Amino acid sequence: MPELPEVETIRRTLEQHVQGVWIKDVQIYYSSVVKGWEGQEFADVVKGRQITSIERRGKYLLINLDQSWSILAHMRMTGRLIYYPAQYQVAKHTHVVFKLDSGELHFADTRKFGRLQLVPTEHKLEHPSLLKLGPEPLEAEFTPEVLGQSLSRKKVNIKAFLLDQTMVAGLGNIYVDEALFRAGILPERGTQTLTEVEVGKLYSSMRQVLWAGIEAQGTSFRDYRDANGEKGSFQVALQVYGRGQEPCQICGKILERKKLAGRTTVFCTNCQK
DNA sequence: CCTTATGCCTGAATGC
DNA sequence: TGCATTCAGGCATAAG
Repeated sequence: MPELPEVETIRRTLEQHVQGVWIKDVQIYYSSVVKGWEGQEFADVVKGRQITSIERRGKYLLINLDQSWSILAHMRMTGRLIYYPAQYQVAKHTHVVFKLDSGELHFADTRKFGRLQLVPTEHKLEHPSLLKLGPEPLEAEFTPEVLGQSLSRKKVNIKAFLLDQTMVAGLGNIYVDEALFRAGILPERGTQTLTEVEVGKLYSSMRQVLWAGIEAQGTSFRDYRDANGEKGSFQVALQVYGRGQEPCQICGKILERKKLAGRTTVFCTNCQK
């Protein structure tokens, strides 16, 4: 499921191929993926425009077209944006095909949760979905003080806090569990029970695990692929996610699996306090 | 304002 | 073997 490192990898791999190219035509095979617009209206607006740049905010991608419109894209769990240098078959779960002046861009999504929507470029960051987002964890705006302030105002467990995109943008179930393990903090801990030292550890762990995820070009646990259709490699570095009932790689104790904040959560009751 | 629950979806894994 | 059930989970929206 594309989280910050995966979406950033898609952004980078996609930009290499499509920056500066023109969209000649758009074909829509499942119109619900387009949010707020009729499929044909979406296609008519996008057709004939040039892709100028691609940005990321949290788990969202912004594909900027000219200076007027941007496509705001979210992959949710199984969404893919894949570039093909030549014409390519419309596969089973392909919902939108952008015909470019060099190659094609396919939006595919098995689960059909992912969405594309058009936003005016001039007001792109004022879109309600983006306005709600908390700070970018890898940017300078995010400091241990900012994290500590947000934690002190909330009354939920740390797992729910880190999944909340309005607190910090970009972490999902995988990187939350990995960051908490690396910080040595139990996911059930209340936000207001963390000491200053623990907040510092959590801050560093979050940034470290997100950077490592980007360097590994993402986690391909199941469906994730970058814009070249390639897998990432961070799944081999996972210490807890997907390892419930396995021995902890640090201390050997069997990892616990529990539903928290509605998500499967894996942790070590020995290494995490 | 806050927190928790539900719907959206398909395919893999599991249960009987 | 085959069919039914459970699980995976980000976000918008509804409900409490």
